[in-house]
Order: sequence, then structure tokens, then C-alpha cells
Amino acid sequence: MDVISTIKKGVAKAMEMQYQTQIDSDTVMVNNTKKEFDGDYTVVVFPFTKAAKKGPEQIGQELGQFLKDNVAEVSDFNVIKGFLNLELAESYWLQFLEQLNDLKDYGRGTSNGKKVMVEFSSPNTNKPLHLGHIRNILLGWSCYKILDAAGYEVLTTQIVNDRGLHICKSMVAYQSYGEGETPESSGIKGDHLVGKYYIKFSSIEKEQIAALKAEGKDKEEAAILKEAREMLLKWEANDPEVKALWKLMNGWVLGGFETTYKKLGVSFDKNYFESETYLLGKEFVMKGLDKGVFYKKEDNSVAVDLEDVKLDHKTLLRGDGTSLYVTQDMGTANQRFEDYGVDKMVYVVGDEQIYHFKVLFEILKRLEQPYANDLYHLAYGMVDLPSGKMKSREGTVVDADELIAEVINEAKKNAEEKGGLEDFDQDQKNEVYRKIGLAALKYFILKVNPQKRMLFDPKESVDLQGDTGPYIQNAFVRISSVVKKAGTFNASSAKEYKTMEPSEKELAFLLSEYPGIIQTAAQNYDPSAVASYCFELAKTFHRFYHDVQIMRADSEAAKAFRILLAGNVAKVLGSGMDLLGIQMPERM
RNA sequence: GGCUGCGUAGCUCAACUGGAUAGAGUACCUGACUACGAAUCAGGCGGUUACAGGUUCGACUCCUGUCGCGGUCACCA
Repeated sequence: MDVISTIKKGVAKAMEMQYQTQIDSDTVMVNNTKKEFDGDYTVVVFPFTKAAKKGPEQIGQELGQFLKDNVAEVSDFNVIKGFLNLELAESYWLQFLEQLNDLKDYGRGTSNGKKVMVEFSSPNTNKPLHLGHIRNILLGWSCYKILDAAGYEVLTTQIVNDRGLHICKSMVAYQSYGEGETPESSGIKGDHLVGKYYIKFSSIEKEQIAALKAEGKDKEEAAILKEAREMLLKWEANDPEVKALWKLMNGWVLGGFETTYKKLGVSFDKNYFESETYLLGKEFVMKGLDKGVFYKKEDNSVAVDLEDVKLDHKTLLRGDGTSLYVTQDMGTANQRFEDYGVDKMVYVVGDEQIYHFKVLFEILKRLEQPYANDLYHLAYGMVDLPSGKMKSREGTVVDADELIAEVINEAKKNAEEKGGLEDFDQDQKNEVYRKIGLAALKYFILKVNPQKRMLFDPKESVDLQGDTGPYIQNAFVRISSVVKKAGTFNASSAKEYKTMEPSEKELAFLLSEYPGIIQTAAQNYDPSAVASYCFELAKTFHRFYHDVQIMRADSEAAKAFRILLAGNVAKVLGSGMDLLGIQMPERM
């Protein structure tokens, strides 16, 4: 049992013994004591004033005394304005740190036997990935890592949007202007090559629309757009020529995506392709009709009435029997359940689709699907640039591959200026630059609460100082360096260390919080909680490092204790950053 | 317009889900390397938490209203 629950139970017991009042120990408020006060944990006593019929100050004193006398871990207390600050015994912290030395997977929750699928990225196969995808991908990956650490069995997936009019657009342009160009012949990465023709399509369409407007005609009349529409019809009719071109170009794009995913260090356990799943879900419509959950309109289309939950009416099947976005999502959700038997699904999708997912989840609930009560839409805010909103049509998108190359290059520039890696060969150096650059980028994005819209300043994203990924890496590297230099030492003498410095106790306290951080991050699907924790731990370590001597400590006991403590900090930093998909270098 | 989300230091973000004097980073100013890594540390400057009410021992957090900025309201995905 952790200390916090011990304290809560202690308080409940004290209330019973001293005031004859029954309270649920879960309702007791226990916070971390603020820095400016003495103590480790703080019990808020205001809520007890009514039951105890005494003032907060007096209750605090009486509760504190009881806890001090009856709870072994509590060594002292003080009461300030109705806040009972508890100090834990030195021996408690020393013991905690000692058992930490042998724990390998510290922080990981025990398996809860539940299987969850996390969907993220889910790109269109007509253009390369951009900054928006990067936020999505990093969030999805980190969520997977966090849920995994919290005790779930996790599967990652993406649904590749590889069919539809927008896909035909780049195909049409390529057919007319491609001249047989391939990624190999042009040296252009597959997704970028296809993207090039998507842009080509847009510019031609624009010209044609301008011409049509001059003649006073509708923009839907643009010849190239008509071509794309025809191609879509052929695609759906399984025209062999169109299918072959589609296969070829899709292959290029997917190959390009794979390269980018690899650079980011993410992978998927399962890919779903919309070209294969877009017909799924129709059976659901029949099921819903049978159950009376859906209704049929006069024109033969099928809809659902969600007005009672303020979601309006939603059409699920067109009059001609073809399906829609929601219908497809119903089908794929069920497919996942049939493929893997998942208990829970998380969708990492932008917040502009909040309404869509509310509708989807509501429908699945009404159809009484077994997984329907454990669906979560991790809605994240858009990424803004200092210049404003990203718009692919206006060419203000930040390309994923370019961005990755840029952050790594920036890390390289800084590292070369700083020096210190002269004994590394070029490959080793590049590996370090890669880790630093990616840490800067990933941390910059993940430290922001997902729900919030965020501003991406390219300049700040490559910063290496302050609240950044490299700052945390630096703490880790410092520890590696010290531990290495320390060589062999008598680890068992650490047990003789009795009086901790304030910064040592702070570190112990932070380390003890790690398992709880993982659990709340998992509950809230919030990597930023892990990010700020890592920063706090790194910062406290840097201060500790500055304040106390490790290798030249006063005693052998102090030296051993500090080396072990530093090692545990490194262990947790490495583990925490791994939850963000960030790797630690040994040197930097 | 209906529904919905957001508004915290010059800038980028926190605040343990209602708890103490609202904290970090950055920018700007100052100090600390011939001893374990200065990508570091210490100090200073910076706030009527958009505004106005309300709920209570206590509100950035909950309720009401106002202003400002997004998103969304398809038989598109």
C-alpha cells in the first residue's frame, strides 16, 4: 500500500476514534506539501469542521498528533491555517530508495487484462505528412506507451484513407503529366512525388476555374475535375487500368510514409485500408433497422434520430444504398473487435471531428456493442504557426520530413559548436544528433496538453535550454558520466547514510510519485503530464548536482548513497522519456 | 444564428481536477567554471487569471451574463 492511502486510512481512523465520525478514506484530500512549508504531504482539514464541531486549527492539531502516534511513517506535523502538514520519517525515504535499487520496471502497473487499440496518424494517400500529422502521431504513440505502462495490452493501428475523389486527383494529374516518372527515376520520395501531382492538379483546376468564371460558368464544370470524377467511377467499377495506377501510386505513398514513421520511431501493429473497409458497416444499418434504432425515409435512405441527446438526425445510408463516413467507422470499429477482441478503443483525431465521434459512439452504444462503453476520442487542437494557420492550398504547411531534417541539423550545429564528441566516429555522432533533435521536437509538442490548440514556433522547437527535451537528456548524460567516473564503489555502505540533504529528499519524493504519474497520464490520455514530470525531476537533479558533492562526498556512505540515487533518477528519466517516444543518448 | 471549446506574466505553457502567497521556461538585467559535464546553477524584473455578478470556510477551476477568438452544424471524408 502506498503512503498516501496509508495517510488517508489513518485520518479516517482518527476521525472515528476522536470524533465518532465515519468517513470514507477515499474522500480525504491529501496533497503534496507546497515548497514554502515544512512537510511532505498535506491533509486539508476544512471538510471535517462540521462533523467534528471544532475549528480547523484544533482539528489539525488533534489529527496530526494521532497520526504521529499511530502511523509509523509519520514523524512530525505542523498546522497552518487549516492545513495539516505531515512529515515522513527519514527512514521511510531511505527504505524507499533502497528497494528502488533493485526494481527494473519501476512505475509500470500490473497487467489489468484489458486490451485496447489506439488509432492514430490515419493519413490520406495523396500527399506527404505534415506538422499536424506529427502532433497526431506523437500523441498516439505516447498514448500507446503510457497505456502499455499502465497495465493494458495495447495495439496500434492506422486507417489509411486510400480511396475517394482526392486520391483520384493526383492520379489524373500524373496520368496526363507524369511521363512515367517514378520515385527511382526522379529521386523523389514516393509520398512527395504523389504530392507533387496533387498540387499539379490543384493549379490546373484553378486555371480552369478562372477561365470558367470569366465565361460565367460554374466551377464544377472544370474539365480536370470531371476527369477525376470519371476516374472514381471507373475505380469503383474495378477498371483494371485505373486500379493498376492506383496500386502503383498508393505503393509509392505508403513507402514514403513508412520511411517517415521509421524516422519518428513509430510503428503499427495493424493497418486498415479504407479501400478494403468502406463497405463494412452496412450490415449494422440492417441490424439497427431491425432493432428499431434507425429509421427508413421515403427515399429509401436510412437515418438515426439523436435529437434526445442534442446530436440531431444523422443519415447512415444514402438513398442509393451507398454508405457514408459514419457508416464506415461503425464497420471498422466492429472489424477491430472481431479481429482482436479489444475491450477499448482510442481514436487520436483532431478536435474538428468531435461531433462525428459523439455520433459514432452514441450509435454503437444504441446498438449495444460490447466495446461501446469504452471508446475514447482523443481530440487534440490544431497546430498554429507564428504566421497563422497551416493551409495546404496556400503552401503554408510544414512538411514532416523537412521538419525532422531541420531539427536534427540544428542539434548537429549546436553540438559541433559545443564540442566534446571528438572521440566518436561519424555514425556515432549522427546518432547523437538524431536523438537530440528528435527529443527537442517531440518534447516541444508533447509538453502541451493535447486538448489545447498550440503554437508551433520553429525557432523555439529547436531550443536546447530550459524546458526542453535536450535539457532532460542532459541530466541523464550527466548521471551516466558521473556513474562511469565513479567506477566501483561499495554500494552496501549506502545503508549507513542517515541524514538526507533537502535536495536528496526532494528527489526521493519525486521518484516516489512516478507510478502515480503514469496512472493519471493513462486515465487522462495525457502525455504532457509525463513531460512536465520529467522536467521537474531533471531540474531537481541539476540543482542537487550543483548543491552536493558526489564523488568527493564527506563519507563513503554519502558517496554510495548519491551514486545510487543518481542512478535511480537516470532510470526513471529514461523510462519517462521513453513513454514520450524519446531516446536518451549516453553522451551529448 | 444553434451547439461546442478556449481566454492565466511581453511570448510559450503549468497549476495534482474546489485548497495555502497563481508557478515554470523564454526574453531582458545581474552573479557562479584551474575540483564530479556551464546544453548547468543562483538572484532580479514581470499578474485585477478577458470582464461583471453568484455559489462557500476557500474559485484560474463550478453557475449566470457580457466581450473576444476557434471549431462544428452534408445523403464529403
